[in-house]
Amino acid sequence: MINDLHKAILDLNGVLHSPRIENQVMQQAGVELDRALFPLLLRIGMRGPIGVVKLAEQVGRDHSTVSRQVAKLESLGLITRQSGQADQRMKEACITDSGQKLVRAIAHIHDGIVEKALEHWSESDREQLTILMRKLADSALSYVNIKIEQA
Amino acid sequence: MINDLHKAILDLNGVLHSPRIENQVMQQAGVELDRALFPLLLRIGMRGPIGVVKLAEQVGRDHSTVSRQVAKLESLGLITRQSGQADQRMKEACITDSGQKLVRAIAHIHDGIVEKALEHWSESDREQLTILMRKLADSALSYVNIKIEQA
DNA sequence: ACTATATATGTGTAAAATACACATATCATA
DNA sequence: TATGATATGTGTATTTTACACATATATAGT
Repeated sequence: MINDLHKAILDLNGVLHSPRIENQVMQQAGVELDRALFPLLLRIGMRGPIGVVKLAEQVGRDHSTVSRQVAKLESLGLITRQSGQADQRMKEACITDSGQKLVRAIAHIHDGIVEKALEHWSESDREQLTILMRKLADSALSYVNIKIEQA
Repeated sequence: MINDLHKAILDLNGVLHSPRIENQVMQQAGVELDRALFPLLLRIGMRGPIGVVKLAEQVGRDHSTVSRQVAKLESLGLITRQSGQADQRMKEACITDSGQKLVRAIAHIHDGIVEKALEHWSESDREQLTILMRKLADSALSYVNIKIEQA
């Protein structure tokens, strides 16, 4: 049943992105970061450098809103802005060392949860799951990219 | 590498919950639903009946905010409220047929993406992935529940 | 049973986030 | 060059949100 897989994915995601976990991250990292800035920082860290418009599309808010939020991230020293070398219109957001540190802190907590969950698994089960999930994520990403191109 | 699994999970989740997909859902379902109401409806549909406070904890907003949003979902006919049989303080949110329909529409689109991604997979790979993911999600859920009890 | 405390929900209100309208700068193309 | 498209940013009205407070029910201790 595909639906079973779907539910498992939703459950897992709910765990990783619950405010409880995000608060834990902020506490452990010693940072106070508005919840709305989290997804932006993560995307800049994992997929950056990236411009305001693309960022806005990905998080589903108006570009003007994201513009202000990115400015806030910059004032916090978590990112810097630089003109795109190919397109001078863009002022791409780039993660700073300090920002990267925070992104890693988030990833580390997530990893801890996953690691704990896999604690008693056999090595082969872990490997198998990793391979299959990577394959699934790649397929899903390309599916959405096609959709993006069509839209 | 656990990190590889983590990245795959994040990627997949990003695809399923991108505004692009959510907009597609609303368009296909013929419904206009504020983005903030999506996670509430999904949780009520998949984990309901559930009270305002627990819902607020899960989505990371103040209970007063969620109270108003739940009222909005009720006025839209997507949920109903009923007093908890064990605890009369709670006015649990229950999904309606109309709400369930919308939840299913969302799930259906998600399933479509996953299905497309698994299109060329062997049956045994699919089964294996589903089993492993369910196991992982269960472990992660119980991990977080322990954390919740401690907090 | 009674009191005190905790929990669930809801409302009033100020602060913050957001979208829309508009402005400017850069790019792409005829 | 001239024209339209795209990226970014700012002003402003609307909406969302959190905090303070109020009410109702539950739970524990006496």
